[in-house]
Amino acid sequence: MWERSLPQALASISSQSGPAPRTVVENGAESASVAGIDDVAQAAGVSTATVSRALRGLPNVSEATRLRVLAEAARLGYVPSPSAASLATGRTRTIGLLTPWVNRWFFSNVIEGAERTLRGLGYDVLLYTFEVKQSATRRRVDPNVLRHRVDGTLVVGLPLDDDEVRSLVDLGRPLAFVGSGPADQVTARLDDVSTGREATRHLLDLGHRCVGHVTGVPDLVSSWSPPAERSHGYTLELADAGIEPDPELVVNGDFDVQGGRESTLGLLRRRPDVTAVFAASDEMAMGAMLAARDLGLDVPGDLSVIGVDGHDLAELVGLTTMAQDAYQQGADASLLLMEMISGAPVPASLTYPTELVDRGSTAPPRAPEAA
Amino acid sequence: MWERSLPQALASISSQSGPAPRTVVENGAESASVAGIDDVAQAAGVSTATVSRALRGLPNVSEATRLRVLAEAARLGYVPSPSAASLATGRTRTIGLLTPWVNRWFFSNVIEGAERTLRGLGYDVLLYTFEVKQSATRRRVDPNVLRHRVDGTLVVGLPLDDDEVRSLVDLGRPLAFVGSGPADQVTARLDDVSTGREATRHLLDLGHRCVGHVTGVPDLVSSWSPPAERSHGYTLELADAGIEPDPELVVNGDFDVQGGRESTLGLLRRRPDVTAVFAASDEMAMGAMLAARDLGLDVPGDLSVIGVDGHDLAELVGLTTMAQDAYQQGADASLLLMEMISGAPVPASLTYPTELVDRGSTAPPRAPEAA
DNA sequence: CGGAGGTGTGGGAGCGCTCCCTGCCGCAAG
DNA sequence: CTTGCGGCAGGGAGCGCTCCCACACCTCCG
Repeated sequence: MWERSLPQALASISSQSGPAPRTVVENGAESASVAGIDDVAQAAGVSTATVSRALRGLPNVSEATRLRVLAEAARLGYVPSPSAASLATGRTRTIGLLTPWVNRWFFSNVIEGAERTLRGLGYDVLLYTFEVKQSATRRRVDPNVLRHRVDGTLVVGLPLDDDEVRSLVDLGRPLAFVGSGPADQVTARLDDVSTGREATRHLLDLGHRCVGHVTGVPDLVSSWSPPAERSHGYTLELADAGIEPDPELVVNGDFDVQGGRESTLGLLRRRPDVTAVFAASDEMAMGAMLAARDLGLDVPGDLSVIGVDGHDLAELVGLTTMAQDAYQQGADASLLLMEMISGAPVPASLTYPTELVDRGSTAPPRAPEAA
Repeated sequence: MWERSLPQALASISSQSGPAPRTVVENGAESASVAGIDDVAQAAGVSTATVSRALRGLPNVSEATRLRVLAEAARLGYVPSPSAASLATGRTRTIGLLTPWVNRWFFSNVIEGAERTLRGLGYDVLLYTFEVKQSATRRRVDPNVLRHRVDGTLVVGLPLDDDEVRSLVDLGRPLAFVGSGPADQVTARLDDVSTGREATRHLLDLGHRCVGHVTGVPDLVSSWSPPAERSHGYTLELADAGIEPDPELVVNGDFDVQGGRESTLGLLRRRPDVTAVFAASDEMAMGAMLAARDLGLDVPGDLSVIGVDGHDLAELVGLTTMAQDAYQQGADASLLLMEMISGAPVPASLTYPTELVDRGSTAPPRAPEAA
């Protein structure tokens, strides 16, 4: 038979009942089954129901009993099984986080904010990435993967079509969006139209009249997507300044450095009269700066560039930008999700400010417009 | 009404709000409780055991029966419950991913590689971040959070102490490391000593003799951590060149832009004779470039800077670097974990190459060393 | 022609919790 | 002395799967 360890011997003394608890993993060698709730119950001399109540802080447990249970649980190294709890309750204490990328500034910051917040509240984060590529249609979001698996879903900057949104809603679990979301869903985001206007106005105020715009992926743009709204702001602001928006000045930068670079390259070659570019993200803006360099153009001398985000490296490259707090949006959206799970009323949406941070990549055009 | 504070949110979460509604809205008409395995069994006219076998592709099911079960399952929209399956099997088809950050280049790329790979193999990724700060001691890794919850653990660039490693090993589940790991554990990583040597040699070859080094957090540095090994490579290479390593030339940049900037600032003020800096990451290298700019120094004229990583934005800022493939390391380590789970033998460790990419932030020192 | 071995299937006991329901006890009110 | 009630606690039926075992049937071979 087995050797009983000291703690176990103590246990069977303190609990008047004879049978020994199952063995516990102590430092190292002896292999043993992990302590279950019944072991704790036995050790504490109470029923499993009482252990369950005590450990979860539910009422109807005397303080003395609770302390005894807590002590025994700690001593036995008891860790409840989430699977069993989920099966019994139907809740998982897990949030599904859907996002196209994790290696982009906005997304990684939102994810970090969400993860920290949710973990602080005892929730796990299940990560699902859905690559969004310019050409290829991405894998569709399959709600069944989430079914039975999460208590709520956080959609981070993922442009979903109506069917996908509906299928997520039909899961019957709380759902929140960050960065962009349908009007009738809980969303944490910027006022993208205003942001677009403000960025454009900054360029116009400097005297630019031929302002290009690098935006996101056109076919993935739903009416509620940030690139669409930022573009809209751009158009509105131009109109306000009495400038006819020219579709030829708007290019698709695919929301990354490379795309921003290539699209801007095309734009500048086609339209050498462009003196300023508003990019819908800092990463595309950096691409635009690279494009300028490729063409031997000086920034901001020959080309002014403004982005959106407040990327960590924007300072290094001297990029003027409309800065936002992505981490906070992730954290707050998580809180909203928690509220929804607990049945509390939540605001339909949270709007975050952007701040113009001038780092020198914008300046007045070199010479007054000729034509 | 959006006035609730965090503690309140917690309170209302932990008090459960009644049994979860078990009905689901189907497309339109009939609202029904979610189909379970028994419903499928009944519809297909077989037992639950057969449905389970059929759906999981196990043998001992005739092809005809399998097809019938598959059809009924699809028709009923049956989705198996992972909790129930986990409870019954003890496996979770989930991997725990431990990392200090998600918004840093190396980490986000590893995470993306791991997530894509694991999802492709039908595994979920549970994200756990453990913030590593220079001063504050980070939250310790608690293996109990993982217990019953994951089939394996992937530790990404997280410097763990021996106790923490042992506690993870004691979970009895496969464990793999990316970026850094104890010698006796499965690890995907660079040859950091060589990388450090090569970077340093590049600077020495250019003629530099007073080479600074920006490394990571000192008190978190275990012998197997990348910063330690890169530093070691730096020291070895200097020695090979007959240069006495000077501790004063090594500063701590905390692995981010800001830290790299401040530490380099301090270094350059203290030692104006420094003509080149080897930073253990691109982000710190960019900080070093900012520091040079702060002091009115030209890069590479007055100061050469080389980093490690191959950051997406290194090209934009013209940073010479030792490029590595972080995504692949995440993907490969995931594969190793899968192998370990299936009981296959795996190599003790995978080593990845780095490639010197010269982008112009390094050059010969302006003038031959005087003193 | 009998038994061995293989294939397809059903029955049902768990897995480790949660939570409804019941019961006991002590105390205050009627 | 009842009755009622609130605070504690235990019993036990699930939750929805998996997997061991039993069994029926078929084929093959000595």
